[in-house]
Amino acid sequence: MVKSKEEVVQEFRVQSIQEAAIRVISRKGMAAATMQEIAAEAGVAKGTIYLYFRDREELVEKTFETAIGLLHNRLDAALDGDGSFEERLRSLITAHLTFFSENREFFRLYHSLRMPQGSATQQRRQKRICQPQFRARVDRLAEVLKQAMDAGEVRRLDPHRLALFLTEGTIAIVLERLSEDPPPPENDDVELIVSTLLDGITVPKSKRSSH
Amino acid sequence: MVKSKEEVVQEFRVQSIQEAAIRVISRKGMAAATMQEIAAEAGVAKGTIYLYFRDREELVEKTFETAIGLLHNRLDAALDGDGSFEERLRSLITAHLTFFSENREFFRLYHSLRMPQGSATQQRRQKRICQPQFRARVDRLAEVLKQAMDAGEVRRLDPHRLALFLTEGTIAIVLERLSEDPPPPENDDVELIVSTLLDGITVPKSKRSSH
DNA sequence: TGGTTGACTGACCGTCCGTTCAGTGCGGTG
DNA sequence: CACCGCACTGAACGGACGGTCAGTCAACCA
Repeated sequence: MVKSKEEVVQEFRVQSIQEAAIRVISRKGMAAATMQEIAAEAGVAKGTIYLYFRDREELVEKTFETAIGLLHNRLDAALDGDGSFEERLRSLITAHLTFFSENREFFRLYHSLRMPQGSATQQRRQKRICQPQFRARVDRLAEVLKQAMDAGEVRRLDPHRLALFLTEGTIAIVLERLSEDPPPPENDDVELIVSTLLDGITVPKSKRSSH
Repeated sequence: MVKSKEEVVQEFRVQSIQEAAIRVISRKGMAAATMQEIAAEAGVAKGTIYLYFRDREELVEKTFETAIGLLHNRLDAALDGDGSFEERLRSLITAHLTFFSENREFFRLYHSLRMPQGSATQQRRQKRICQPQFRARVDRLAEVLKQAMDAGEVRRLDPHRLALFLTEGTIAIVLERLSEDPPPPENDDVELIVSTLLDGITVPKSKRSSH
């Protein structure tokens, strides 16, 4: 069954409201983004939003799910390749940096969601939505790390903790890059992270000069 | 000049209101902490707070400065020791984990402040206060890393980025520990971080089994 | 072309919260 | 004891925001 004209229009409205919400939340942060401003950004009246979303929470929830999906698809694609562990790690970090430099605004939204705010009920709702999303991503990376451990490529460490450490550390670099204009070449930062993680920061004893 | 009785009483009020604010913000998050609830927590009327703080922003600002001072003193003390780089690194990470396990509630406050929220003016104010605080800490660590590089103990990498990566990665582990009951021994996590950072996660070629 | 529909609008309402200020009670003073 | 000063209180105010709904009008139909 093909989509009727009404359905197409409806989907267009839903999408343009969500895109407006992403922009406003990115600009102002989750708590400061008002329905009024999202409506203005989408070029519709406030009431119109309520024709497509039950209330503010549903708008935020649906918007987040849509937005986060974009990121996760990219990251999963980077991990899905069947190269060596080092190659997969490098492409994961690269995907991370690339995504956020292409979608600068999205970063703020992403972080607003990690640490819930607003009323108590809002917080609970946000937790229900965001934590599983974030956890799923960390788990996915942990799984890849575990494979590498089983294959003897990586030392045996708690894969889940290692995944957390790497993910958040990478996000810190992303955040720094966003405040730089222009940021250094993407590859420099990818290499910094990958080489630190793989080989550490210690100077190999064999290479130390004794000056 | 010694403090008059009035000054002592005044300081006591200021301090107990700030402590109440820390508790409430920790529990509810920055945006959901109301003056009413902070007043109730401190055992005073809402109006009383305005005798000691101009408005909500000043209360939050002063409270944050007080609270963050506690953490920074600890971390600086850990870095100030004159042991080897590895020893200082280990004591820094340990101080981090210890502080947050002793002050679980504080973590939420700390993070609420990292990513500003609320009205636009609130955001600007928060940024002015928090970013320098956080940046100063990262810079302090970067300086220690640079010393270690100059001494030939550590590879030459961008010290500032490395400091960011380490700081945020550590905070991710802290956050995970806070959600565990009971968390694993502190030392396990310290060793995970320190050994990953120093030596990386790759299995040394000499030690690889070929099974 | 007159009538009907329903998507869309935006003024309005209730609620919540920061802020104010007239009032209260208590400790000190003459 | 009467009076005063002052820290403190909490009801009331004002503004902001989420959500509602009576009204509007363009598109479509008979």
